[in-house]
Amino acid sequence: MSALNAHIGYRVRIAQVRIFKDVYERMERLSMTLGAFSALLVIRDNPGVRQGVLGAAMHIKRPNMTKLVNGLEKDGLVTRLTPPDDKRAVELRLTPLGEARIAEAVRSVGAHDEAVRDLLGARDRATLLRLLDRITEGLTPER
Amino acid sequence: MSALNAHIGYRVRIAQVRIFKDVYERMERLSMTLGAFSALLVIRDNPGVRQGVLGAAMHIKRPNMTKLVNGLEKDGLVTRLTPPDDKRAVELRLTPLGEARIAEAVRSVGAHDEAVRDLLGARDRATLLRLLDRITEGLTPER
DNA sequence: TATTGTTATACTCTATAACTATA
DNA sequence: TATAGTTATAGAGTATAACAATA
Repeated sequence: MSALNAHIGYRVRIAQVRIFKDVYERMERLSMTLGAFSALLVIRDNPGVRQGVLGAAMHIKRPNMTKLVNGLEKDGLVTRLTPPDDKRAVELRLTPLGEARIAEAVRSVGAHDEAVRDLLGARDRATLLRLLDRITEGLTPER
Repeated sequence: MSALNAHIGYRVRIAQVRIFKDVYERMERLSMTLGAFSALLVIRDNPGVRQGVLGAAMHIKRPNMTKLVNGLEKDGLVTRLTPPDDKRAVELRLTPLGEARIAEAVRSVGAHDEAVRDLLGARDRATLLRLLDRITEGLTPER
């Protein structure tokens, strides 16, 4: 249709949208947003992670992180805990229900990820990740 | 930080966000949204394109297309024209101002695209696009 | 009846500024 | 003063339903 296709960014975006469409559908079936999935996964792997650290990992601003965690807490999936050594902070942990829900979601997304892996094969998959990282790191200014 | 990195979709998304951050900044300097840029580019290459066709090309729903084109028209960048053979439809064309603005934007985005190309080189760029397409097409169910 | 575009509306994601309570 | 989190708010982007005009 147009010159859009000539832009690498556009092509990367099309692939990303396509992948996420599948993942969204799986998440929807579990009544979970993608943001909730990502947060639960990171908390599972980093029990007691501070809210700000989680936000940084997810590239989500503090105010939006508050809303996301509010939802997770209201659904009984995570607990907020104020550490005694810094009463400003909030530590996040999964509840047993949160553990069960993320395990379920990981199974579903894992199945999707396998489909993508199979499309590429191990070798091409490694190549793709390497090239994507070169873009990500190459465009990120040194700090 | 987490298991997110193991997911291909997440890595594709990180690269996409990184690329679009640059493009957004360039668009911002030109007081143009990315949607406006894409629309102007497609209209430039397809003068008289119908609004619905443009929306399909951009994967934008009709009601949202209306809002986008309203803005472009209000800014004097495009004209709406009702073709005599189908009075329901709307044909879109760039105004001289629209031509000037898209030319300017294409120069700016072109410079960015070159930076990405230089990061990869011609060979790896072709490989990346091929692998992305395999994902996009492989996940898209036949119609 | 179906299609093109519009209007109204709502939901998600993202962003900034002002606030609180701690450090 | 600076930091962690919250609140309020506003802007994109996207989704559906109901509508008018036309085919």
